[in-house]
Amino acid sequence: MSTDALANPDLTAIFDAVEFRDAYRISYITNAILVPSYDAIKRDFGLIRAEYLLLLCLAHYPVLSAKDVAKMTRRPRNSISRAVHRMLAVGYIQRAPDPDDGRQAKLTITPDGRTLHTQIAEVLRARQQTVFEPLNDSERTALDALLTKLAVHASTLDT
Amino acid sequence: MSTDALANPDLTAIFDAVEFRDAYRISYITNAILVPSYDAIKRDFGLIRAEYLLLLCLAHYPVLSAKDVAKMTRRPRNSISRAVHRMLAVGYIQRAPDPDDGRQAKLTITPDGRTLHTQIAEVLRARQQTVFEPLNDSERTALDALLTKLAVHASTLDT
DNA sequence: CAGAACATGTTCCATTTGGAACAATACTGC
DNA sequence: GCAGTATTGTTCCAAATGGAACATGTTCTG
Repeated sequence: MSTDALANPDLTAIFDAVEFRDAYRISYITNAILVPSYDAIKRDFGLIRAEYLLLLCLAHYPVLSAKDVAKMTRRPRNSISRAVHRMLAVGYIQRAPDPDDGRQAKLTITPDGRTLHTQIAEVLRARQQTVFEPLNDSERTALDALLTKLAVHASTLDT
Repeated sequence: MSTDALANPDLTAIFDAVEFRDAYRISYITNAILVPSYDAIKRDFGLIRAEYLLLLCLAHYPVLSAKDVAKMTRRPRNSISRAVHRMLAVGYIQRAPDPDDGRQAKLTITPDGRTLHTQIAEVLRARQQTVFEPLNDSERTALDALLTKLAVHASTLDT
């Protein structure tokens, strides 16, 4: 086996060279969690990303509109619209017209949907554990505080 | 205007309720950086995600194979293959056969490609700055150390 | 060395995605 | 109240995506 640069470049050197250092790291870590998780969710439960995001949102709010889900997940409205129709068809969510606004509909999760969400959340929780394994308790506490601050700030951007 | 839950639910409440707390936060922050950035990159420079990721990798290594880029970016090989062909066609990268291995090709960035990368990196750097704005210097230092540790660990997973 | 197993990159094709136009409803300013 | 504007959700269509099979080349095993 040859040992020149092409054969085995150090593929982590970019961590120190990239122009947007922390954005690159954050994105890399996100991919390490989500790519294998979403592969497993599609394989084991047959849900695509927008469908699971919809279920996730509804699992944590009593009622939401499709617009709310689109805003929370930063996905286009039509992707959410399709996910709503598929999740309705398989009985994981329910929809009722909003008496106060004829444009919107009130979406809620069903017991079946909640059961599925619980199983899927476990996939993500387990993968999170694997990726976060090197951090000790105080590091986790510190990271959590920093991420919370950033996430809350990010939620105010692009209204 | 009505003030019931559907009208204006607090869309950040999920931050505290979600089963994979830090994974959710990290993913949310990543989206807040990358979604607007990639929209701008497509609009202003006409590059899709795999194409820019290819350019980004080649901007930081003298030579890489398509396989290396796929591994670094966790994208399927065929997406990278397509990106290589398009970036070759527009002159942002070059390709040479690897004399040591007939299956691989050595990819390098061209001066034009590097110029474009510099412009695109600035888009991402600026958006990173916006999202990270609430952190002070010591918080940034702490976050950087934690993210580095996680990213290096993640790079060893799923070899 | 021959054959099997593996690695790399490409093509094919079905699925997923998202922009744009649209229909229906609600809001705004006069 | 009415005309114009904005919002919500849907449909249409073109583009992006990724799994699987394939072609070519390399490595392993006996």
